[in-house]
Amino acid sequence: MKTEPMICQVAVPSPCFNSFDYLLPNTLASHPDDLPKGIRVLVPFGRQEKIGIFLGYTSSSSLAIEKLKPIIAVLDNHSLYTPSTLTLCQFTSHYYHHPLGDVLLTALPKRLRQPVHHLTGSVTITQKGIDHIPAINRKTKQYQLLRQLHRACSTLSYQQLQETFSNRTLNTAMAQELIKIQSKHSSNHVKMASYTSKRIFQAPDFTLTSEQQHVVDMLKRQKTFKTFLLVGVTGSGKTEVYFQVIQSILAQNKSVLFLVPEIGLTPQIIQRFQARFNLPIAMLHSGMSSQAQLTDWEKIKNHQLLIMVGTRSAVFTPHPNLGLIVVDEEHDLSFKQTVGCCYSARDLAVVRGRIENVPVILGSATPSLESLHNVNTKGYERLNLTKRVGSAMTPQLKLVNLRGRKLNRGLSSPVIDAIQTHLDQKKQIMVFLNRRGFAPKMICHDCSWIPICTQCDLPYVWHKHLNRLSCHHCGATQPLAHICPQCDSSMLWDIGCGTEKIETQLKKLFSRANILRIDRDSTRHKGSFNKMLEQIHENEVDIIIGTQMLAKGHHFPNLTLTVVIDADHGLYSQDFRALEHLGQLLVQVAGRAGRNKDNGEVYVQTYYPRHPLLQTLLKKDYHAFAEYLLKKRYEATLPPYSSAALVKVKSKKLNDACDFLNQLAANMRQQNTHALDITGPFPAPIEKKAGYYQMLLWLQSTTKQQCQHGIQIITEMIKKNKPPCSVRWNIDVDPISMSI
DNA sequence: AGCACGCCGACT
DNA sequence: GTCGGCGTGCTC
Repeated sequence: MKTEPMICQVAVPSPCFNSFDYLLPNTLASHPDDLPKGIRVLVPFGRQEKIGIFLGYTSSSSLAIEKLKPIIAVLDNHSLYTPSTLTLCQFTSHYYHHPLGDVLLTALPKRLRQPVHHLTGSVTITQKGIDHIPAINRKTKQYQLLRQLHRACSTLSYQQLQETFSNRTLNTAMAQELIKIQSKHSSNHVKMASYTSKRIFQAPDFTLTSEQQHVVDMLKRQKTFKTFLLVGVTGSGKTEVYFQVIQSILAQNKSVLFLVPEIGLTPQIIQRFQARFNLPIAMLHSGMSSQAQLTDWEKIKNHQLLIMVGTRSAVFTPHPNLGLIVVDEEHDLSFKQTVGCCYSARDLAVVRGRIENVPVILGSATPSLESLHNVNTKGYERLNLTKRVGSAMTPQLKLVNLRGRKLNRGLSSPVIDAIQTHLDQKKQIMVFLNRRGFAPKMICHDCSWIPICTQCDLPYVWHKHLNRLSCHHCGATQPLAHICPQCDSSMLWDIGCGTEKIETQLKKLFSRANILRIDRDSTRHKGSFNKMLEQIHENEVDIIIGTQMLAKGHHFPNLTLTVVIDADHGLYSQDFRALEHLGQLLVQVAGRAGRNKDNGEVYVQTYYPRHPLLQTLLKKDYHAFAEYLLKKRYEATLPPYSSAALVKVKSKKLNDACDFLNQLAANMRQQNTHALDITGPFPAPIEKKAGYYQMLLWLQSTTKQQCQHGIQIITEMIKKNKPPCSVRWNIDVDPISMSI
């Protein structure tokens, strides 16, 4: 019979782009032909063991067969991917120029990515190890390890030993066969989809506006791939439209993928789904335990649950019979991953829709310029919901000119007056400032010394309630010095204004109001964010101070006034997308005010009230504003009128990063046929982060194909001419910001 | 990415 | 002499 071991191609998560070949021992597969693509295998990788994904057999390897190592264990019986999600992963790896093994593993829930042997494995001393004891120096770690194992006369858990001994000590001993590790491999039995059941979905008695009804009809009619851009102003009943369409999909026993931004918003959305459909809903987001993630993921895979609501990575969930993909708040930046594989879940949702031949709905009140552009060029169909449901009016936007005006710790008098008025009416007020801490910077009044984080070369932010300085880039903190280390002065002053300072000031001005600050600092404890939301809904809070995390999605019925403390950050920024994001933010926060019958007000403090962007938003609407920005982008040939990629490089030595990119840029310019514009290298907006210098190279072209071709050339160049290991590089295709 | 190897300076 | 720092290179 067959004695030749089979050669397997395995995608291993690593920065290497190639797949790796392994031998399949006869002991592992009685019927090698049955081994399906897309199962996990445990393989030796260098001195480590890693989980890889079996891609299939190959007749010849680039390496000599004697050099191939055997697979240690086969971990699954059935593929963890559907044919469509496997194709999607391959597309992702190719389009975003990221190793396939990495993509395939990020597509799986956390639990399936981690090898379990290090947790369950047990360590014993070998005979060779026992014999070795007298021969080694008594002071070495290795001696202590062997003696401890010998004394114990039995096995010790790997986890336990790891607390006393470094991985280096353990691995060296293992390599010398002084100790051995026995691991238990539990096979993962995921059944294939077989479960279907007849469920009765009750017909809704929700009455739709004629506008909603029209949109629902259009969407229900679509059975094959097509992308819709659903533009619905805040309060226009977008969610009800989704629900009606989802209902018709469920009635066909097909499943739904519903993507939401990465914030604490998921529980609220889930509640609405459950209330509406009276069905358990699968979830996938970072707040869940890895076991809970796995459970829900498997239920979708087995077609036991039909609706998956999840953040970015949920775009890869293996629905066996998918019928619809929805991306809610499609303009949200959290759909784009900015580390590792820089994929956009929104864009991949559209790709998946094409692969699975199902309709895709991108919904937003403030659609991204990319999606608006795609309506014109890629056949996305735009559907509009222009009317607010009920009697609510669009809130009025009021610009407060700060020029020459006296500020009361960041607050102008018209804003203070407005807050008082709304307080008198027993209404809620939201004050919005996207800057945590008390003050973003300190300075010595006598010698102008500024405390900075030496790892990032950026000013420390003063957190008064913690009495500490904190670096918002690397997270380092240190106690606040009360005396300048440079000149011994005690005149350390704070500059600028964060949420803490606004909170202090509001407490001073409105001592009888209940004031709540919501930012990453005040919601650090699990569940505290939801508790705070509850407090707001129970009307226990009068004034809410919040950062970005409050701008999205939530609606508070009793809120009638929104104050934007500082709109100017986005007006004159280096980042060409800052204006777009500011506009989206203003419209979104405005949507928070007055969603019910009371007319809302929005106050925006700015030094530039005549800025054309603010004027367009004030006098017209988001649509006009987006048109204006699209025209500007067209004139400057910026995305979406061009395609871009960013080569991101970081190194502990600035010169290494510079040299590498300089050489790359020079080579590219030499080869280039003018199809690709190369800008840089230039330092990232955050030049230095956690001790690493960050440099960028911007690639841009008028067409996607040319840009892709350019990246292809660049990656081949890098692979051929490898930089030293101290220089780490990464490519961000369709970047959304210049930061790393 | 990890992880070990190898080469250097600071210590029992 | 060896411990551990970081710089460098490899992983089928």
